[in-house]
Amino acid sequence: MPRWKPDAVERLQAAALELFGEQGFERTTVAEIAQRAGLTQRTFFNHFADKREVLFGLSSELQQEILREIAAGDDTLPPLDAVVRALGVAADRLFEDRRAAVTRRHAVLAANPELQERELSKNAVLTEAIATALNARGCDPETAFLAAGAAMVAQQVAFQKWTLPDEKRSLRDLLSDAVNSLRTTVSQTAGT
Amino acid sequence: MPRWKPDAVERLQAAALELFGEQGFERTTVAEIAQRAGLTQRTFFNHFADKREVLFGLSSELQQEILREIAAGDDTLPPLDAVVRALGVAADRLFEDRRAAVTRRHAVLAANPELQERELSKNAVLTEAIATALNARGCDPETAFLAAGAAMVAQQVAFQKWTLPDEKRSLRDLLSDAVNSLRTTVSQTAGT
DNA sequence: GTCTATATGCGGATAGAC
DNA sequence: GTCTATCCGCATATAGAC
Repeated sequence: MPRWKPDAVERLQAAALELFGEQGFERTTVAEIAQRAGLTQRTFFNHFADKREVLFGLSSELQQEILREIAAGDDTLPPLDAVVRALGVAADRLFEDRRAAVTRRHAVLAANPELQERELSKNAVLTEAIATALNARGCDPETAFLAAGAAMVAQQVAFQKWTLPDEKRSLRDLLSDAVNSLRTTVSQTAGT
Repeated sequence: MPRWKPDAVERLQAAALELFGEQGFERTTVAEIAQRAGLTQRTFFNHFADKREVLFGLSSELQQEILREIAAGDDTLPPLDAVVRALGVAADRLFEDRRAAVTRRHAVLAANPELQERELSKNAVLTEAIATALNARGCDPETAFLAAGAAMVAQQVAFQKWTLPDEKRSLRDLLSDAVNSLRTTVSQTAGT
């Protein structure tokens, strides 16, 4: 018999998402979240550096997954393809079966500038990390950053569509479409 | 004879940049900045919403300039070219003759996560604004966002180089190079 | 000045692992 | 029996609202 119920972190994340959805981020206290999860405020701060961080657990997993997939991928893939493949694998593993929760999280973020700032920071860090991973595969730093940034822009477009109510396609497919659109758009030039 | 010296905003910005460079952002108070500019703390907060904002005056001008140039540009230019042309014009008008000040500002930002967050927010807003401006020229929203995001990634690469000590080329030229690199990188695909 | 909420430091308790 | 991971309790610094 364990002294405590397992999965404290997961329970806190679920409770927070529920309460933020019901009452909004600002109007929800850490004490409430902990109570709903059957834990104390102190335990919340043992697991999360601050109140916002409870919404970004998936981001860390996503980053790890992406970096692993880039490192494990075919070395001969061009940089953008390498990133897009990794993003697709990560999306399949971490997002596809959690559409409801991810969409609710997205709605909470959309309603709160503080949380959007945190999201921007995480994305900037992720972009840099992807660039570093590409660089480790032999890509020069500038190309690596351009490929990472381009992939993240496509990912944003795909993710935005994926969270629309009636969207049925997988994030991977939407990302593939977005990358194709990006390739078309970037290729158009007055010079020709 | 004016009652006060002119250019209060400019003097505050210059004083802030000096002090942040000498002592760091955190260790500089608004009162010090105001004093060095020959003004009071009250005047500082009349012009800037908070301490960070004193470093982002140029960002607002830049955004206005870019949006104006996109709106005024040749309607037949492809979206990415339209943005890049506007960024180039804005860079020439606002950055080229202030390399020293802009570089010092960049160093201050690099040393402070709080300021980097603000910068990320400003860039996100700018990207959205550029997309909206493209959309107003008849570009569909998805293409507009992809072009805006791609241009901003190239701009980041160019700006980073432009602030290196021995870099002599203009930001416009560096941006042009970065966009060419981006086009090359994004075009590479395993599918061919 | 009080109240609320966020956030941190430090110590203590216990189930399970070794 | 000791060690470690996990969680709790208490005190407190800080900041904003009222």
